[in-house]
Amino acid sequence: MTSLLQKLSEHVGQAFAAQGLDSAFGRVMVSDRPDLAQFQCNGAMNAAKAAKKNPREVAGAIVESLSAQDIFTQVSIAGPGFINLNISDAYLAAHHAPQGHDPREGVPLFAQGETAILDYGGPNIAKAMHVGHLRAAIIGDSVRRIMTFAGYKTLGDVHMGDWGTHMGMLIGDYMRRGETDIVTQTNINDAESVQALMEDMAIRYPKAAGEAKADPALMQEAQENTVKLQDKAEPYYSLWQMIRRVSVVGMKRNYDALGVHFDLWKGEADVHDYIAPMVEDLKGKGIAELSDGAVVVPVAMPDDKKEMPPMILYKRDGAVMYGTTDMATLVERMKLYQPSKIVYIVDQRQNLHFEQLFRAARKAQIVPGAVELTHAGFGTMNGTDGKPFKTREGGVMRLEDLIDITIEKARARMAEAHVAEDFDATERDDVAHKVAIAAIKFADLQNARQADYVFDLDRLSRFEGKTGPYLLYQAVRIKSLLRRAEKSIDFNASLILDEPDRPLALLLAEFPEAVEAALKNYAPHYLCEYAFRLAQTFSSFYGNCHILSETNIDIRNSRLALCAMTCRQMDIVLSLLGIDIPERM
RNA sequence: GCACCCGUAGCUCAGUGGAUAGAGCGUUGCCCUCCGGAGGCAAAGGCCGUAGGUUCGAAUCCUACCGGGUGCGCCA
Repeated sequence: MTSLLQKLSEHVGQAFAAQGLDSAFGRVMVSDRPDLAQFQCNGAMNAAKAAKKNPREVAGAIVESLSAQDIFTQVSIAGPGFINLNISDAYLAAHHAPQGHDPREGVPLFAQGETAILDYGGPNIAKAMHVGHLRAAIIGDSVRRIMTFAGYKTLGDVHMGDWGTHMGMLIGDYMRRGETDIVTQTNINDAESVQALMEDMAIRYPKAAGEAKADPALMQEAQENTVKLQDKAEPYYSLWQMIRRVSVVGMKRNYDALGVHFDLWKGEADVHDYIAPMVEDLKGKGIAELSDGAVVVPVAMPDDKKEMPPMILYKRDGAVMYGTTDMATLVERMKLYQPSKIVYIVDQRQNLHFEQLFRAARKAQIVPGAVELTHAGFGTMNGTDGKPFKTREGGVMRLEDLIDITIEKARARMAEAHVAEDFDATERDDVAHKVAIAAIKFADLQNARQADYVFDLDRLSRFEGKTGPYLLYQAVRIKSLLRRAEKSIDFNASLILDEPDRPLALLLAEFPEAVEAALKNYAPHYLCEYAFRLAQTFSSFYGNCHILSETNIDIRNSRLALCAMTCRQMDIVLSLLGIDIPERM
């Protein structure tokens, strides 16, 4: 499938080529001035510059050759050399015709099964998941869905933090207090027992971490414990295994509630055995060296404008750092999966770390230049005061609490609006859950990825305007309409376009570009923008004309076909955002 | 000190070198003899942080400065 803009660009490009100009100047865009035209091409001005000609003259020649084509109903020059274009309804209808059967709604495959590994987890075991994990999960899962739809074989890796000093602190605390039984007596098959250990760790860990920070002796002990754990010494290793197993249960519960999927449940510890050989190899090649007692890879380059500290592989005390495990993870990923891309959806603040990691990985030839390494960083989630989001008490809000609060708000709003009143309790709960997750995800995803954003629970759960629930509402309304029409939908109906239909038909043709922008930039907000415009444009269409009661059968069929396309695009775009649509609400 | 991100309507945010910079919320006014009003239509609201520069053309690219956030070897 070729998108409408591509087709138009080709036509206009040929007109440029016929004048001996580069066909790339023929790029057609949706018009900035819908009052003047549907589409525009700005290439005449650039072409004129390159050929040292008068822009309006160049545009004139293009316009003349395009006017002869019956695709266009209007071709005109405006201002310094804009070419304004309107296309015929017949052409637009013909463009949409094959989509009656296209489950991809005209979106091409941008990849042919190349493997892409996505890193968007990173919660530490033994710690309760909190709102700080939300953005990586939501954005990363959406990027995974987008890339999968685009034709990649994707592997989302939770890549949990299970091998660092925090483990030394926690295990040390159990041992020092003689309370290792709490861990060893946990029955992994018993939900209550698992829950008990989770709660114990959730309280114990912050306490132990605080104590270790305040007391250098405790901190040193924690670091010694970490080295012993990393040597797989007992009882450290057994305690750790149980802690990890229980933690994974908790993580899965949180990610399931969010509808966030991972293919790989790996952690830093899983690559431990790659580390020693990797470091030996790097030492042998002279890439790693000793510095202040630590083993490091210098990654500074002569033309660096900023300071670039080396990446530390082994600390003075012999323990590894997250750069080490990240690097070993790259060794494993290259060996097991041969990816063409590895993308980290991780807090923007870690960008120096990734710069170091990528440089070290290239230098060590662990990742060849042809394999893309990207840190798709995201901004901080702030509260309404502009500072990092906290609870009223000033603490960090647990992820499950955030979800529960939002579900309660959804439920309250539904009751107020008399929505789903006659549903049974199970379906009502399901709808409230979907509404809440849609609200949270859309509020997050609609922001440009790298920018900080203000998370306002009250605002996003008002469910009006540019919100997830508004999108669900529109989608459900279309589904309801199509259900009523049922058998009478003719998917082969040709489109008959008139004032109320045309804006929707034009917008529906922009879908491939929206997906492409989101894909190329690892930026789901392009799809949010599209989804919202689609919902709004549909709503306007819906308000402006009758569909089911339309007596002209051809017009009725045409409008139902537009509804069906809108419905499919909403299904696709919301699924790419990780938002589930209820059948009714 | 150095580096990175951000600065756009009262608030929260979009904006791929192009024309008259858009949306949501809030404000004001309309629209339920009609398929779901969590809706639609319309109005008001802008020195795009400041000053230079490149360009036929700059919110967008470059430079300097101002303001906010973040990071800068043995945490992750």
